[in-house]
Amino acid sequence: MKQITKYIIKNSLKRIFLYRACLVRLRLMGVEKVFSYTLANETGVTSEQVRKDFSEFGIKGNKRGGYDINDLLEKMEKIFHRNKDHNLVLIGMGNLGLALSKYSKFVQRNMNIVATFDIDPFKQKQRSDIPVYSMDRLKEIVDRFRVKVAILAVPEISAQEVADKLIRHGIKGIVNFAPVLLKVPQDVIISNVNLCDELESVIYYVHKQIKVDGLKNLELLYKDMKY
Amino acid sequence: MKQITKYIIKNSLKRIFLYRACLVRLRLMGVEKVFSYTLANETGVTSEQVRKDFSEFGIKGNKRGGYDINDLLEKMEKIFHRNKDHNLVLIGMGNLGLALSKYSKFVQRNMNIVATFDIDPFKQKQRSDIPVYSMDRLKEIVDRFRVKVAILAVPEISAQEVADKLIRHGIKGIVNFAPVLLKVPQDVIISNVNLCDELESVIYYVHKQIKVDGLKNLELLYKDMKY
DNA sequence: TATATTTTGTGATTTGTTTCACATCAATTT
DNA sequence: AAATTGATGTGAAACAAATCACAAAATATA
Ligand SMILES: NC(=O)c1ccc[n+]([C@@H]2O[C@H](COP(=O)([O-])OP(=O)(O)OC[C@H]3O[C@@H](n4cnc5c(N)ncnc54)[C@H](O)[C@@H]3O)[C@@H](O)[C@H]2O)c1
Ligand SMILES: NC(=O)c1ccc[n+]([C@@H]2O[C@H](COP(=O)([O-])OP(=O)(O)OC[C@H]3O[C@@H](n4cnc5c(N)ncnc54)[C@H](O)[C@@H]3O)[C@@H](O)[C@H]2O)c1
Repeated sequence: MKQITKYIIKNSLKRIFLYRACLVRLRLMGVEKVFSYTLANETGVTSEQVRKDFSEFGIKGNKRGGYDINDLLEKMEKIFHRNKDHNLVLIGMGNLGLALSKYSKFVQRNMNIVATFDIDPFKQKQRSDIPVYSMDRLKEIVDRFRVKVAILAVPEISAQEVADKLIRHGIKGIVNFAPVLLKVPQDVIISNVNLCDELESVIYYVHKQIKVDGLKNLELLYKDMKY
Repeated sequence: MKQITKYIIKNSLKRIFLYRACLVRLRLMGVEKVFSYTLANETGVTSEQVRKDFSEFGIKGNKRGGYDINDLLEKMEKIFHRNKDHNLVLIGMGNLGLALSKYSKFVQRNMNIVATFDIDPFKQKQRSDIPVYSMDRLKEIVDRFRVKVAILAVPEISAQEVADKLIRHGIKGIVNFAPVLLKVPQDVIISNVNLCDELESVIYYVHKQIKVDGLKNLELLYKDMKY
């Protein structure tokens, strides 16, 4: 049965990503060990929160000794399946799609856009290093590269239709840039990125002059946001 | 004092945006009245949640009669300061910046990118309808157009430096696309958009075959996500 | 006008998340 | 070897968010 799947990254997972980025930086600087309060300082949370988050993901340090950075990163890579490569497809090679197809950080993080797709034959001329195919080659590519996750950058009006097609061909997760709530089967993960909403809420909060910061900020805080 | 400002849109605010999009669609279809359970159905939440959210933002309906769509949208416009225009600047006219500068939905929602900026003189040739200036004209433009919110699409390495400059010139809110935690004064709102993290978490959840859906989905749910 | 019906609005309750407080362990010092 | 120190890990407590349950209000019906 198809239904609206609202999917929001859990805050603890968001924080884990922050810790990881921080650990990568520290390792680059030659640091080998880290304490929960170091990570806490760098990421604007409390040290208990760091330890609780780690414990949620089954990560253990050594008492008194803190955490070994290499060890920690290795465990995280396993948790996030970063030891394997992940093949992605990108649908819609318009303004946004083109930018995304050129974004090098995806590759650095083992996520490869193996092909992009567009209905517009004009766009199907190679626009970046990655080939641009017409939609009728979707199944072939998805099967060949065992693609499970897609990036959807088509206009609002086509988003549902394209999502349906993706799912028919075996896609299980979609990062959706179109400002619509997609109706999908229960086992499909949808992450909606809505830049207008993002901007509007910044404007909203700027107008209220309210914010959340690392050093837990006052009564206004919990009235209006969560972290 | 500068510090890490972690800012996450409150879920109730996210839902309000969903309701609004839905109301706009309904109005377009000629519908005039709406009940909490209609909105709930369309957005994948419960009707109590809709009413609680409305009450948080001080929105009242009429018992038995539901809500008047025009009235509701008007109230929301006021809450989100959508009756006025909001001028924005966009810094970094690379791949992503160019795409964003061409995004028409911002204007449709009363958010105007009045100018874009880049240090690269090559990019300073007009790349879209909006002018591309060098950074030394930032202050002039921000002052002239009373800009309070900026979109930051520069490389990771320059993000903090550019953010500092923006804030010196009076910017109070930033939507940041660079994958770094910016250190800013307490009264500045930062919203981080991290596409890699977004993709990685979809991959993570796809691997776990876990999802949240509108019809509250069992034990697996609360173990891993929140909505 | 009285009664039934429908939908809102909100206290009370449940569920989830963060912070607190401290036992536990490992390393260092005496 | 014992005492001290400094960090982790985790139940308990505090806090926040979502759901439940129902009174109150508005409308429809008899
Ligand atoms: N441009 C931005 O910065 C931006 C920002 C946020 C969100 N978005 C959203 O991302 C989506 C794409 O935006 P854009 O600015 O790149 O639009 P665009 O019009 O430039 O590109 C859309 C592309 O999708 C293709 N397309 C249309 N229907 C298709 C179909 N059925 N199958 C395959 N391809 C199809 C078109 O040919 C076009 O190339 C939109 O939903 C938009 O709202 C864009
Ligand atoms: N391209 C994408 O799809 C994408 C996706 C997610 C996140 N991002 C992030 O967004 C940012 C921009 O990405 P991009 O792909 O557009 O990069 P890019 O290199 O194409 O563009 C960056 C632009 O910023 C300009 N710039 C550099 N330093 C500057 C400074 N000090 N002041 C003003 N302008 C400066 C450069 O001249 C360039 O035009 C990066 O932080 C990237 O990680 C990009």
